[in-house]
Amino acid sequence: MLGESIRDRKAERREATRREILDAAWTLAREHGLAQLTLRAVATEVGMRAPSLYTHFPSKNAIYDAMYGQAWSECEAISQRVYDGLPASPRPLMRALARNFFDFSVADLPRYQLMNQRTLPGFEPSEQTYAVAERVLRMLLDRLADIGVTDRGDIEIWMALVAGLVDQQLANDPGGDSRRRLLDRAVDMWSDGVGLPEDNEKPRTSRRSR
Amino acid sequence: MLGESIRDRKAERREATRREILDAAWTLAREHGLAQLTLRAVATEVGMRAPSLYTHFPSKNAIYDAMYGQAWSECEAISQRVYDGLPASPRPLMRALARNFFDFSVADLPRYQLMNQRTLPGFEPSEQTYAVAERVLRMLLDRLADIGVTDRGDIEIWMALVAGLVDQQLANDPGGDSRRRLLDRAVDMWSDGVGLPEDNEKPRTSRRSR
DNA sequence: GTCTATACACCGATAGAC
DNA sequence: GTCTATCGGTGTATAGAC
Repeated sequence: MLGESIRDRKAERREATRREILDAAWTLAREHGLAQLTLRAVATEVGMRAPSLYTHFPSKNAIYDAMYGQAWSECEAISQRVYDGLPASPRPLMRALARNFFDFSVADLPRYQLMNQRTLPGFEPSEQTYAVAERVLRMLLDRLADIGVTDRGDIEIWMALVAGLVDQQLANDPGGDSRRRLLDRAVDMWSDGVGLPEDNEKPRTSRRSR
Repeated sequence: MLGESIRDRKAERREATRREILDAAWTLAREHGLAQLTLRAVATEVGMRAPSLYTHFPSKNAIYDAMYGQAWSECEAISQRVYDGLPASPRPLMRALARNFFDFSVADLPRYQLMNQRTLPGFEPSEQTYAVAERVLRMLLDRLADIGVTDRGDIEIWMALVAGLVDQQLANDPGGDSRRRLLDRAVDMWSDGVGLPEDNEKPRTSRRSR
C-alpha cells in the first residue's frame, strides 16, 4: 500500500535523525565527559538548535536512556557472538567471561559509566531499556549454570571481583592494563574457592549449590 | 598578648562557621543526594544568602573538598581506633579489616560516593585532602605487611573484592546486608588464594611476595 | 511534523554597596 | 562579613513559522 510506504519512509527518516543525535551525544560524551553533555552542544553537533531535540526526545534523560539501551544492546550482541566460541570447560570459561566483560567495560569509559556506575545524578533507566540489561545478565547466568555454577552468593562474589578490578583500572590506571593482568589470578582464586573442577575433570554441580 | 587572643577568637569563630556550613552540606547531601547540593540550599540551611558562602569557601568544589577531607579523617580516626583491637593472626585480621571498611562505607552513602566513587562531575580532591586518603591507605598497607602480605597484585585483588561487594550492596540492596553476609566467604577465598597461613600457623611471607 | 525563537527557573560565580 | 544585583550557563516549556 502507498500509505504504508510513505509512513515507512517517514519513520525511517525519524529513526535516522534519532541515531544521528545519539551518535553526536556519544562523540561529545567521549570528548568532554558523560555528565558534561549539554543539549545545546548536541544540537549544534547535528546542526540544530537545542529545543529542536525535543521533537525527537522528550528530555535529556531520555537521550541518556536511549544511550543506555544502545550500550546494553552492544553488550548483548558482543556476548552472543562471543559465547559461541567460548571454552566449554569451567575454568577457561570463567576466565574468558571475565576477560570479555573487562575488555568491553574498559574500552569505553562513558559507556561503562552509563551502564554500571551511578555517575549521572537523577538518571534512572526506563523499564524498557533496563530489560535489555536484565537479558544480558540472564544470558550470563544461563552460561554459568551450564558449568554447574548456580549459587547466587558465589556468582555475586565473582561479579564483585571483576567489576572491582574494572573500577580500579578505570580510576587508577586509565588506558593501562595493570588490573587486567591480575584478572586470571583473581578468577582462579575464585574458581578454587567455589570448588570448580579442574580443566580435565567433568563439570559438576558447584559445591555451594542448593 | 592581646592581639594574639583577638586573632584567635576571630579564627575560632571563622572555623565554627565553616563547620556549620559543612554540617548543613552533609545533612542536605544525605537528604537529597550528594550531587543535588546547591549553594542556595546550603546557605538557607545556615541562615545566609548563597554569595555569603564565598566568604568561607572559594567555590562549591572547595566545599566538596572539605567534606572529602572530613570523610577521610573520620576513616583515619576510626581505623586507628579499631586497629588496636584487631586480631593478630592473618585470616581473622583480613576478615576484620574487610568488615571494618565495608561497614564504614555502607553506613553513609554520600560519604562513600564522595570518598571512593567518581560521582561528582569535575570534582577532584586537592593535594592536601588527598594526602589524608593516602595516609589511610598507607596505614592499611603497613598493617598488611605485618602479616606478610606485601604483593601489590594480591592487595589490589583484595581491595577490588571488598569494594566490589560494597558497590553491589549500595546499588542493589541499599540498607540491606546481603553482600555483607558474603564478605567472610569472599575474604577466605582470597586468603586461600594467596596462601595465607591458617590461624594456628605462624605468619610468614606471602607466597607471591618479591 | 520539524524546527525556531523566546522565555522561564535554576544553577555557580562575581561585583560592589553597606 | 553579609547583603543585593547581576552575569553567563543550564534543562526545559511552549507558541508559532514553515
